Amino acid sequence: MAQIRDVSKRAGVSPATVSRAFSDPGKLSKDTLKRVLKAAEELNYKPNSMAQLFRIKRTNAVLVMVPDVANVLFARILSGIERIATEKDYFLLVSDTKDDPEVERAGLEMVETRRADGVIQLGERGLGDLIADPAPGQIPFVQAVETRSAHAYPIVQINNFAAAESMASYLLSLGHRKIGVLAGLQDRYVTSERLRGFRSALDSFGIGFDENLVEYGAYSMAGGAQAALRLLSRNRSLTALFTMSDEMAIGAIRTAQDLGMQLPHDLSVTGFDNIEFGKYCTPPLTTVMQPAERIGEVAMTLMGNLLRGEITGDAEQTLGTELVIRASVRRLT
Amino acid sequence: MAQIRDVSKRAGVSPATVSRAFSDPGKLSKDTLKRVLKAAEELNYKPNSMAQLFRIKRTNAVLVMVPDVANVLFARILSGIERIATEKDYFLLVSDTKDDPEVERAGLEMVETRRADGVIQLGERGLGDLIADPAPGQIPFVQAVETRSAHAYPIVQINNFAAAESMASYLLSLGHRKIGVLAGLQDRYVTSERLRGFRSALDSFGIGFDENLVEYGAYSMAGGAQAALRLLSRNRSLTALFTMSDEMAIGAIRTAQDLGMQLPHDLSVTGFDNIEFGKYCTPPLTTVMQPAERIGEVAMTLMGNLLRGEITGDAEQTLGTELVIRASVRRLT
DNA sequence: GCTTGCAATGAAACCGTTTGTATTGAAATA
DNA sequence: TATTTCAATACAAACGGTTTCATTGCAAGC
Repeated sequence: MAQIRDVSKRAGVSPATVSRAFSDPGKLSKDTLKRVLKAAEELNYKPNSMAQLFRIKRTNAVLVMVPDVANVLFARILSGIERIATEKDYFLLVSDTKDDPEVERAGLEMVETRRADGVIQLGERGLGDLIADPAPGQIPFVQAVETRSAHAYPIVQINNFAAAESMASYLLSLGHRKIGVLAGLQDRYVTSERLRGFRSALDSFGIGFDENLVEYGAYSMAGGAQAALRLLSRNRSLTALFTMSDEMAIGAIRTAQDLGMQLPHDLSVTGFDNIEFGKYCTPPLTTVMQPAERIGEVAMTLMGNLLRGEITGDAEQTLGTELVIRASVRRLT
Repeated sequence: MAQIRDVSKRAGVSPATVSRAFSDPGKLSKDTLKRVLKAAEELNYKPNSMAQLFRIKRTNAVLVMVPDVANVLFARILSGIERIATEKDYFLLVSDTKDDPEVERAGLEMVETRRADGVIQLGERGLGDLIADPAPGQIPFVQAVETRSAHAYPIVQINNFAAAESMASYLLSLGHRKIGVLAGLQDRYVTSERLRGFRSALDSFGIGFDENLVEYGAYSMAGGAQAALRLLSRNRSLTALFTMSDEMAIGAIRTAQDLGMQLPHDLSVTGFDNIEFGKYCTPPLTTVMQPAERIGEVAMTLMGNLLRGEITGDAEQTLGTELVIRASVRRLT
């Protein structure tokens, strides 16, 4: 493989000149520039990035820590991140953390060992949850999910409380009173926030909250299906199911139908996220739109700013959500 | 940030010894080793990977080119790749190519500029489709999809022809005779292979192939929904729809139901891929299981072997598929 | 006791760029 | 004409590790 030395020799200039021909062409005379580029072309010269990066002390790479790459929502966020990263000439390193703090810590180490310039965390653990005393600015870190932990770094999130509240209000406004809740994992902050939103809506309508109508489960179709089975076998008089993710909702719908229920007649179901499948499933799912791609885009934009030193500390971007009304909920007469 | 010099000073040894303490601890005396590690610990020394990689001329990173990261099937393959990559201590660079050859070429350049050691291509374009004369071994390349192009590099694939043929035979064996085909993008090799399999099954049953019952579309729910609409409005007497992806099938189911059809009574639908949603949709989808995670695992394993020089040339791994029978197909009486 | 062999360590070259500083030559100025 | 200025380029020193080769000291063998 040709290197800068070879090009410089062929063009009859010094390596420095070749280097500048690429990084700062304006500095060279028209003539030398042409000669250098020609020589580079002829030798098919490609600069060795490792040597470059080593020298300039940046990697132009950002690590994205994804709890589960195969999850559609994360995949969409990742897609948004990718778009902006490409635009800004950053490379993306992707790590599927399985939500394992050890793996996440290993991820942070990648910026300490200078393999990546920064880390975008799609999981719930914040910087402070992973290392003891995060020296501010030491590890450029952006989190793309609402988190409980105090943070001194940028975050992009949605208002889970408000979104859940408005969805619950919608159900209540249609006359539903016995509403089961298919909650996600109990230890997750988003779960508690969405539950809080749900309860707040009940409050507004002057309806008591029944702990017994809540069932927790994994944020997945299987989790939703199982939780729904537990809840529905316990309580057949529910008219609606407030579900904390579309995947759970889809699992719940399957369960309900397997139990012989007619949807939405016998049971209304709502989701959360607005994944594409919700639009096509039967019945099409009423849900909360979460701007996944946008979340990714904003996260990567923040990361770029952070790396360029344009922002510091705890920027906090809250993106809007929207109710998406489809056929899985019926008005109670 | 502490560097090797600092550690060596504190431990009273040379940098070489510190380096060896990590790369080849057995070479050091018990005593020095302890001293060095202690010093490293105290200074919180993390070797600068860029310096290391620059010196050893490897990146331990592999680029994965994904046509669409938000697509569940690719996401699952990626997940499989990730598992093995982590296991073998490789990092993953991910590029969402949007199936754009220019982006793919840029990807290949990453190994020429030594940003990545090799490339795993999830798209259909082979090495020869991207660059003129791929010098053998120059760019470690593994492709994870059946491809038309001649290849001098490892490929992991499924037998699309056989899988499609067996699915079509299944439909035929249940008595279906008027079977519509929702094909994917017409220029894709997998499309033509699956279509060939379908026709082969027809042949075996002595049934003629009707070009008119084929409708092409994007490999997506929207694509399936649209293609189904075109096909069904043209021909209401179909008893089954042979679909080339689960996403298309799900789109088609939506369309059929919107047209007032009762599934599977009025129309049987089959998919291809076995994505998780197929299990939960209504009716649950009969499909061809494609071992997505496994494909990823094998691809990454091959890449590892390739990089270690253990294999060369055109390894070709064909993974098995399986019919997954669910409720979206009924026996014609 | 002297040589030999080997384990442990150090010195220094090297990896391929970038970049600060020095040098050159020609144009502009006095 | 002598001096200054400036653009264009070269020189050489980094960058932070790894690795080759040389050196040292000690135990084993004669």
